[in-house]
Amino acid sequence: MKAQTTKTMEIPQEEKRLEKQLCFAVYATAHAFTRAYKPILDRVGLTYPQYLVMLVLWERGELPVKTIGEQLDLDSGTLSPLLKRLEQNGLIKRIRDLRDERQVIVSLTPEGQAMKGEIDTIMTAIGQAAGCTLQEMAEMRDMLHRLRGNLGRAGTGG
Amino acid sequence: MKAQTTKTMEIPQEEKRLEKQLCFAVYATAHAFTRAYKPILDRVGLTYPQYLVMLVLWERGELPVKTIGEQLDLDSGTLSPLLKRLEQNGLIKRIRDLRDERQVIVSLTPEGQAMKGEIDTIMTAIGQAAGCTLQEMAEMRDMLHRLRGNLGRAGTGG
DNA sequence: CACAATTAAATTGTACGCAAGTGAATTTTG
DNA sequence: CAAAATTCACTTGCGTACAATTTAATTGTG
Repeated sequence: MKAQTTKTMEIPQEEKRLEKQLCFAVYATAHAFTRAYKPILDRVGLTYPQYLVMLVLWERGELPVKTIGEQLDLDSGTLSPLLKRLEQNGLIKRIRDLRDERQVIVSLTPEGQAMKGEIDTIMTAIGQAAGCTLQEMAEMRDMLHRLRGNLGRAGTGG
Repeated sequence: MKAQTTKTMEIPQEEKRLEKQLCFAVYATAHAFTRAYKPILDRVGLTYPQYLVMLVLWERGELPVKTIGEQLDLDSGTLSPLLKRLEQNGLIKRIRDLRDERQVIVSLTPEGQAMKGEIDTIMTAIGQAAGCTLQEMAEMRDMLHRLRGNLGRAGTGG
């Protein structure tokens, strides 16, 4: 069971395999989620990242761009054009903060606010896309959360 | 054991919330993985999706574009330009199959083959970055695999 | 064999995702 | 208070993702 004489580290072969499968599993599942949500979101004209922004606004009200980025782990290079589209679709407003004109405050229009109810209905109607138990979902969420935390801390070594 | 009058359907509500959280956890962790890989992959001049393609080729040898797409769950709209870049970087070759000229067979150049040796370093670094036990990684991989399977089947309802 | 249906890859158009750079506003320092 | 450093959002450029279309080759059918 212990390592061979030739190599001190016996594990690598299997670890590489598992590790590869885990990172790919995350990658592929993210795409699968986006695809699963797509037919639902198409009805209200949102993409999945746009939906995430709307979720943040529904929950927390008006926010500066930076805070939205912190919530979703996205930078302004991603958010600026995305928010511009949401604004063009009449779902949000963007106004410069009078107190600090570097900031842009994002808020919901009545239309954007109203969409919350609509989405809720649709999501409930569609129901359990995941097909997992509540316990499994919570377990995965927590594991992924820890994993993400670990990965985030790794970036400093370069 | 039926619900009280105040909160008629407590479970669905909770389930919906969990699904949203799980969905975002997968989304954000996928980005975290890509970022964690980036400084390492930068050294060999690969992006993360390009690295996945190379993994498939290292494991399975020369393959038509379609098969690579099946392995990674990507279509030709994504793969065609990606493969073109790998070819321009001298890592792969693309030749039309003489038996069936609709197909393009992708194979590794000596340079691409040689790069396989460097993945050892890459894998080890990321494995450490993940900071999980082998058991945890295996557990998550399996859960995500099942989840992905369920999501794939959900798309037909639209 | 002709011709419709199918298949594989590439292309087009839209939308992320992120690095790097710009410019304006604010904060920090001397 | 003025100069330097920092912060915030925007923009540019590159590389995915994916739907929809195009082109070429193969298969299926009469």
